[in-house]
Amino acid sequence: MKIQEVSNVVSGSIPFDELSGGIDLYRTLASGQTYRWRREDGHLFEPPTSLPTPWYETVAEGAVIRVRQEETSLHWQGSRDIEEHVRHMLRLEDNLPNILEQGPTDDIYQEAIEAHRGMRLVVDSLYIGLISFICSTQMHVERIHKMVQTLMREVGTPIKLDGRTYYAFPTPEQLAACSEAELRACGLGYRAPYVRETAQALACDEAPLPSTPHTEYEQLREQLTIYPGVGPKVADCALLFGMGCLEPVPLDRWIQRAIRDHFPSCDRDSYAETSRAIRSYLGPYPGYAQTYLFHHLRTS
DNA sequence: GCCCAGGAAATAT
DNA sequence: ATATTTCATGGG
Repeated sequence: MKIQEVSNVVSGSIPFDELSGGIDLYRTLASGQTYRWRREDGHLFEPPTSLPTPWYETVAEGAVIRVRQEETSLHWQGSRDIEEHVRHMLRLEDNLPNILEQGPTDDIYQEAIEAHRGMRLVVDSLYIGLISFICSTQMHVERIHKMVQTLMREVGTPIKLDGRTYYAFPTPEQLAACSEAELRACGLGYRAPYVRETAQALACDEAPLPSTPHTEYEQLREQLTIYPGVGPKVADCALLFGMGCLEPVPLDRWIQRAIRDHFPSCDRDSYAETSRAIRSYLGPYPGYAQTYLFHHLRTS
C-alpha cells in the first residue's frame, strides 16, 4: 500500500492480487445492496465500458470516499486515509471463490455466479441499512437509490473536497427533525412516517438498536421489527447489507419466485420457516447465494 | 389508463 | 390466527 497526498486528497491502491476473486464495483454497488454510493457521472446503473472505471463515491466515517477499478488494482481517494474502512465496507477480506463454491449445485445458482464475477457483499451499518430498506418497500432498485440520494443531499451533512460537495447519510437526529411533508418531498411516499418515527425512536434513545455481537440472528431479526416500517424482510436486508451478517436470506419477490421455480422443497407456510429451509439449502453463506440469485434473476 | 416495484400495517374473515 | 386490502408514486 502506498499513500500519496495531493491538495488535501489522500489516495492509495489495493492490488487485485491481494483480493481473492477480485472486485467488480458496478455489480457490487449497483445490485440493490447499498444506496449511498453514486457514480461520478451520475450513471450508477450503467456498466463501465473501459478502465479505469469512473469514480464511485460516498461519505462514510465523516470522510469523502472515492474508489475506481484500474488495470491491476482498486484505487481509492479520500479526505483522509480511509483504506481500512474501504476494506470493511466492500468486504475486501472475503475469499470470493471459496465462499461461492460452497453454494448449491443447482444450475440457476451456477449460472448466477458465472454471470456476476466479482460481486461482493457490502457493509453499510445497521442503522443505514434499516432506513434504506424501510424506503425499499414496493419500489424499484433504481428508485430506492434516487430516494436515498435525495435524503442525503437534502438532509445529510455536506462535506467539501477538492472543490466539490458530498453529502453524508443523514443521522437519526437529522431525519427525526424532518417533518413528514419534508420527507414526502424527498419522494418517500407512504414510507415517510416510517422513516421519521424510526429515526425518532433511535434519536431519543427510546428504542436503541440491539447490541449485536451476543445475539442470535433470528432473535435480531425479530427485535428489529419493533421499528415502524420494519418487517422480517426489511430486517433481513438491514442485517445482511447493513450489519454484515451473512446468514439472512431476504425473501423478496424475486427470491420467492426462485423458491417456487427452483427450490420448491423449501417452500413453507411462514416467512420464518421458509427462511430456515432456504438458508439450510443455500449452504454456509446463504446471504451471498441469495444476493447472486437476486441480482441474476432481476437483471436477466 | 393499467401494471409493477427488494413489503408492512391495517382491516376483514 | 390467517387472508385480503391499502398505502404513494414514477415509469413502462
